Amino acid sequence: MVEDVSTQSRECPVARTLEAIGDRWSLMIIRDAFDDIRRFSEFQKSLGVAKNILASRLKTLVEVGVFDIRPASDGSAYKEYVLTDKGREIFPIVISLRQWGERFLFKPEETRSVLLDNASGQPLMPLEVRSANGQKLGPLDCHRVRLVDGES
Amino acid sequence: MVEDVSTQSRECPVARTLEAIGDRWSLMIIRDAFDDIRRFSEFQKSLGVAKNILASRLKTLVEVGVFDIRPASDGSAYKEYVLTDKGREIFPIVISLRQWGERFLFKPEETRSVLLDNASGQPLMPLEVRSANGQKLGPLDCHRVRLVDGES
DNA sequence: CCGTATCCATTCCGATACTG
DNA sequence: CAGTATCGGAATGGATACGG
Repeated sequence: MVEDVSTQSRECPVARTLEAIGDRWSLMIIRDAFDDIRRFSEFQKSLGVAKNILASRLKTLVEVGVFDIRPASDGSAYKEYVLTDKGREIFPIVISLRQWGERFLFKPEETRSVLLDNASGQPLMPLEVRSANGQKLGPLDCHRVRLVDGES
Repeated sequence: MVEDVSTQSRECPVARTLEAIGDRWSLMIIRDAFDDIRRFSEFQKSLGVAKNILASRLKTLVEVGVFDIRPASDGSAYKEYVLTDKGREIFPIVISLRQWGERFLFKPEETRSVLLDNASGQPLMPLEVRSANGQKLGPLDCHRVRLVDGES
């Protein structure tokens, strides 16, 4: 009874990802972490989120393994939240969200933040979905299958 | 006061994207659309979501410009929800979510759905963030700036 | 078959106050 | 500074019933 949803969640990686980090604040927190924000108050100031919410999200993100807690780099007795490897690998997700938004959700004149390559000062290349041998792929070039046991 | 949040939302493409399609169901609906699901009942069956919620999400996704409503392709007097160009460009977002989930949220033995390239039958290449001239980029290789007027 | 309307439970969020 | 505790309101979710 009503097990469809859980089945979806259990087996679909998209669903699991959304469950783990797909809420309204988590991805914003992670976005800030990519801008080297590490301290509670910095997140709080940047996001304007209530402190209890922020505390709750940081806690679950630590549990999920996206952040590590470390003692502060300066003398202060407090903590820093730094991305783990797992957390850093969220980079393409944030970039894909950013690029879609830049392209479809802003008028040209509107003020916005953009991400530039340090080396060249240029905007990034649009993300592209590619096959194992490098061909560019669209939605119609793929199909979904159920992989039952982790066999190749 | 408390204008920080809205400022964020107004100027950050990531925030705007999450506001538009970043809720729990929208991205799942879009994921299904990439599997050629078009009809209300098909979405409903696939997702196990309540009908009122589905109706609400579809409506806003149409308003946002991600879906178009078309008369059904068969004779039936009903509608189909098909992705617009804007909607199809969400593909990299869904793929990035999927790949992160596959990599970090499943144990090797767990049953899961995977996406294969039609031509080769192989899994896709992991998405990579690249600079304008093709260099692979990590989070530390970029910086965010405020672009005030759409210049350049 | 495709939704809309209603109702209720749960969750989420923000503001405030409080602790070490 | 870095949280925790609490509270009320808003949004979200599910179940069901109903109409085109």
